[in-house]
Amino acid sequence: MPEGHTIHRLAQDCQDRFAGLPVRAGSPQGKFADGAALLDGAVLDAAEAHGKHLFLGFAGVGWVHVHLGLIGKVAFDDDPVTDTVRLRLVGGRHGEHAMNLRGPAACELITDGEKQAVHDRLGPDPLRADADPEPAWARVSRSRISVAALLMDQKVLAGVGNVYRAEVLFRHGVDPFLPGRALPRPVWDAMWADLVVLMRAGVRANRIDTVRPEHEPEAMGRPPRRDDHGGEVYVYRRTGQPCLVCGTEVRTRPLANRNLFWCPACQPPDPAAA
DNA sequence: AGCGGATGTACAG
DNA sequence: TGTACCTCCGCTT
Repeated sequence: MPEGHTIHRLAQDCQDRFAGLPVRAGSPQGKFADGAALLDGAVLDAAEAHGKHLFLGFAGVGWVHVHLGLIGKVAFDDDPVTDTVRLRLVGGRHGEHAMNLRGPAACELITDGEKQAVHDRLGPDPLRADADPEPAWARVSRSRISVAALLMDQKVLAGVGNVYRAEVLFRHGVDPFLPGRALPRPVWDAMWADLVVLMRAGVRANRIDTVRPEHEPEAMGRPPRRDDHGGEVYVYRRTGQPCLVCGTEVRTRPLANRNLFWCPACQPPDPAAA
């Protein structure tokens, strides 16, 4: 589930359901029982995301800091309570809204200062209005690390995960293994602008779609993609299948413990050949 | 029934 | 660079 768009959507969804009224809080699983006890009866007055970090502000209590990690999930309203729910919130005028948080890497109460420390170690987030992409470019343009690795480094740029990384590299014809400092500035600028658009669409649709209209299933006469990821993408988890643009087999290779996907023809080592 | 992955990160060595 | 952690789901037996 979780790249930055998921977390920003979550902030919105929590805001819409809980803001301004006291919540009931609990931890059916028990691991956040103490925190939930402090939250019970508090009023949500802020919901904010930076990259993959979610911050829920409760008046007089502080911030709940949530990071979903690889497998964390949030479900709302009708979702049944189970014993894996780390944090459950119930709110709304008639208790009609609920949130169940399962499997997070982090769910903790933190202070303003601790929240600031999280912001300080994150790079600019394409989904935040206050994002300044300049420091990200400064790091990328000085680095011998591959662009693929840099895009996943949350200190460089916050919110991009394995799907957006693969897809934005594809959309710009960039060789994933190209060192950051060999990436032309106009290409970087275009990638950043593209991430802003793609990730905003991701928040709205609550899934990742990156395929341009002319390559969409209807336009190409192929069935729509319906897997557990849910969106229409060019290369992510399409190993061995034909590239939607040129027909070359999509490749995969582990890079920094994650599977990288790319089209060797559309993203050649020498950009001039693309 | 049991295994291996998965849109992620932090820590050990 | 490897491994642990959190949960669920789909594939194999």
